[in-house]
Amino acid sequence: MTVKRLRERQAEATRELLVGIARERFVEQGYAATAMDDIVQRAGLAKGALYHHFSGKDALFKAVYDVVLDETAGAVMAAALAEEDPWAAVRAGLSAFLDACLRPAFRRIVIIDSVTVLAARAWESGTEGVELPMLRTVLTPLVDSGALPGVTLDALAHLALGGLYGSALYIARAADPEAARVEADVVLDVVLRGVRAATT
Amino acid sequence: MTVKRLRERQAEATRELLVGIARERFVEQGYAATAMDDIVQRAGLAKGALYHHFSGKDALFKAVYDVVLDETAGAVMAAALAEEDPWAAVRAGLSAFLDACLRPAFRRIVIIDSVTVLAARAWESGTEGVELPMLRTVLTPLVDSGALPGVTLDALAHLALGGLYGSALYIARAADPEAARVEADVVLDVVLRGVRAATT
DNA sequence: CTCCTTTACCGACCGACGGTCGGTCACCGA
DNA sequence: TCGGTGACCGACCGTCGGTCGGTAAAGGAG
Repeated sequence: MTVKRLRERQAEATRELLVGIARERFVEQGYAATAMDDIVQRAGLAKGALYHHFSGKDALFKAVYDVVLDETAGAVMAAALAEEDPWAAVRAGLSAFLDACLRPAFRRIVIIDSVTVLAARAWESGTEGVELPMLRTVLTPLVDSGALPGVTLDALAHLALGGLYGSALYIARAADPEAARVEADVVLDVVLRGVRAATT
Repeated sequence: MTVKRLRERQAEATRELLVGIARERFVEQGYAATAMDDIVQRAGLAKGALYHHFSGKDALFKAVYDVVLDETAGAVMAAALAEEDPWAAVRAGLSAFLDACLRPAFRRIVIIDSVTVLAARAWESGTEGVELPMLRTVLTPLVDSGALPGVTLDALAHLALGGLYGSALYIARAADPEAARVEADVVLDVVLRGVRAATT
């Protein structure tokens, strides 16, 4: 499998080139302001090539999104799974997520534009992203432990994800992201420890 | 001021007609899928009329957004201000907000499409919406009371607003919004009471 | 009443952009 | 060597947001 045909290697290289250029443009100008023609021209290719590899603009964005998200998802999950205590795991995961928000690419692609592009599609197709399942995984031990009586896992996951995005936006918008990161951490800590103290 | 010239009244009527038609289309098909030509045709007007009253598609959406938001903001603020205790005020305000999510127009315009249209513009211009200041107003007494040591008002407001949107999305996406509304309320209650208990 | 300014409104037109499609040619298995 | 396959080409299309010169009616001034 490591030995690939010429055509196959070339096609994969083209695909990765397109994803790379697209990522660069999406991060710099945002999704809406980036034209397919621009990407194609910078890549030195024709439009047909792009549409041969990707079914549309949103599919191209999805490819970029997957790459950017993967650069973070691993770190988040690892941080969460390294902890024994469910509460500590949640804390570690959320903290790792906030860390990711310091990276411009993550902010622009995952926090800002993904809700515009992917959420709109998910709204009709019913599918959902990667963050929600991830959060569910982390939160399940908490709910199962009975520490939160009457709480539905999904309802909690949605509120938590929303809160995370809110904090992420706060960091993203701040003049000094590093300082905002610390502030967000303090708030997160107060909320988490509060809920924990009241339920255990 | 109540006596208006003919032209003035007619122009205002046209404007309101356009906002009404636009609201109907935006709620039914969403922002992106609604064409300006469609709005204009249903209103029995020409495109020039629309662009005479609104500087662009986003400005038209903003007008619709303001109307829909006003139908709710009053109720939310009233519910919050009716309470003496800061915690009860927060609880009442958030509850009123979740109630609003049961209305289709509010869900589609304020929860779904506003982040696509208005947040994108706010991202560059630096301006912000109405929800954040509203939330700040409600949360200020809490922070000022010293119950939450080290917490920044803005960081807290962003996390809270995000959490609210998460819950709102949960309600909006649910097969049974009424039931989801109750679940979201339970989660909100657990979080609020938890934080309160741990800090007072 | 007349003239002139103002402005609500008209609608043909434009440019940009996402997407399509028939064609071409290099690669690769037989 | 030869036929098929598929990566890639690029001219073309439909749609849609936005523009602009024009028109006619309202309303103040004389």
